[in-house]
Amino acid sequence: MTVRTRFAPSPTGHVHIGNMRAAIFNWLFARHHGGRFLLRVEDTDRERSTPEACRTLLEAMAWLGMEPDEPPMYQSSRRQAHRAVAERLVAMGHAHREDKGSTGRGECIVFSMPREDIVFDDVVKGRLVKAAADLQDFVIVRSDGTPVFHLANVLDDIEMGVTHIIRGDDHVENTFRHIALFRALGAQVPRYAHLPMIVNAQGKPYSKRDGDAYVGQFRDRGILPDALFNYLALLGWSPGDGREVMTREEMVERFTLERVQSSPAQFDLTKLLWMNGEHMRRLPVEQRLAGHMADLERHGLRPSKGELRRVLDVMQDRIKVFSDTAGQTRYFFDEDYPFDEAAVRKRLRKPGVPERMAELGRRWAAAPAFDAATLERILKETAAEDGRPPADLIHATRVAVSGTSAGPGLFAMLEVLGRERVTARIERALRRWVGGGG
RNA sequence: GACCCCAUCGUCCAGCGGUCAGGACACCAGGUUUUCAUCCUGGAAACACGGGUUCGAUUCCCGUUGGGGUCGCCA
Repeated sequence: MTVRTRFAPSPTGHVHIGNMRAAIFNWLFARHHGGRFLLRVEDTDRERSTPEACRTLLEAMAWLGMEPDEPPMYQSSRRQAHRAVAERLVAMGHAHREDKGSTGRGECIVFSMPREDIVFDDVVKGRLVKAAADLQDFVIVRSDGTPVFHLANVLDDIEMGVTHIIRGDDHVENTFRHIALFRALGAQVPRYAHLPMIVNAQGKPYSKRDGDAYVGQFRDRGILPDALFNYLALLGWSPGDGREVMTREEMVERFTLERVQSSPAQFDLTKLLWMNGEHMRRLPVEQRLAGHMADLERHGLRPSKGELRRVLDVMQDRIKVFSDTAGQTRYFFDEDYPFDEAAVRKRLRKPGVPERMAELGRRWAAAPAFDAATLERILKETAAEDGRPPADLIHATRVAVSGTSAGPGLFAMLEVLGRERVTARIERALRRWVGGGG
């Protein structure tokens, strides 16, 4: 029997990380067993299931690299089939028509639960039992003729040949009903694995109001799909060998449902960011360049590839997410960069510094070569002349040419900036922040 | 309320009767970087509680407490 898993979300316009993780586990499990990963769009709620919402869903999955192995099934297209089976259930005596609760809305079709305990072995939660006394009949077709979730869900799983149902544990109660349905239909009951939920930073279940819980928001923030995938996979699962940063292949190879946690996991943005940094530094250069470039372009900066490459070279791994690129490197590409006033006060206006700074600027302007080693030598000589610590001039220069007190190694940075810009910036900064030029 | 699920450092995981309870993120200290980030070293930090079972419980059982889920002609 080849494994067939499915991800069956109802498209609501935004894809929640809890759902995405369910998709990830389904994908991982199918891949690990050489099976197939399927998608079923449960779009029977016409109000929310707009074409727009479906597109968002498909995009999110493509972004995370989880294309289904077969064309997606759209549940809305299966109405007739669902209804036909409901009729069959009535004919077989497993269901009956009734004006449930005497609502006056007309007759709906109600499935009759068996009068015996229902037991199943959940791959992550273990043996789950529901006593016959706690089982209740439920509606499978509404009085307006539309099939209800439980019926549609089970029938489509049969149709798709799903062998393993991996979903959120908010479905465990439904499972008893679904099992009864599978049996009434004479179908093979699939294996179930119920995933614990993901809770927010407050330890509470995510609600619609929780901000950063949608896949699109992570993408917009510059998080790498591989990092989000990796992080989410580790929420409730671990390979057991201590590995954390992994490629898809490594995860596929190690994934087992048996190692899935049965307790809820709290989402930790800080660790995701760390994970992102880890994946970023493992990225092929070309992809890294493209990611940084995209952020620069978003901010109206268009350096050449060569320029960007030189800048990234001195920046090293200081940039943790692509979306931070422009903010941290603007001064390399634009004369209009912001100044950190606290840094100006502390470094540039330090007594005695502006005068030496001006002198240093003149010496650099006339330096025989504008490379890091030469610049450093000149700075040290200039500092030594009046017994000042080199650090004073180093810090002051950094603030003058970059506007900030944090950044890459000063001399390498100056070399990238070049003689003209460095000279002009030092003069300009002194004029603007110290006044007079002296 | 009924039924069900869950419980190891702040967080995510490891542990599947005998461990100095391990790792990662975060945090703190020191070193490297004359800045910041990286990197290196060190540190603080947990078995919710009470009963059993056992020679021995973080681990098995029961209860308590605390979280959570489900109780729709939503999905």
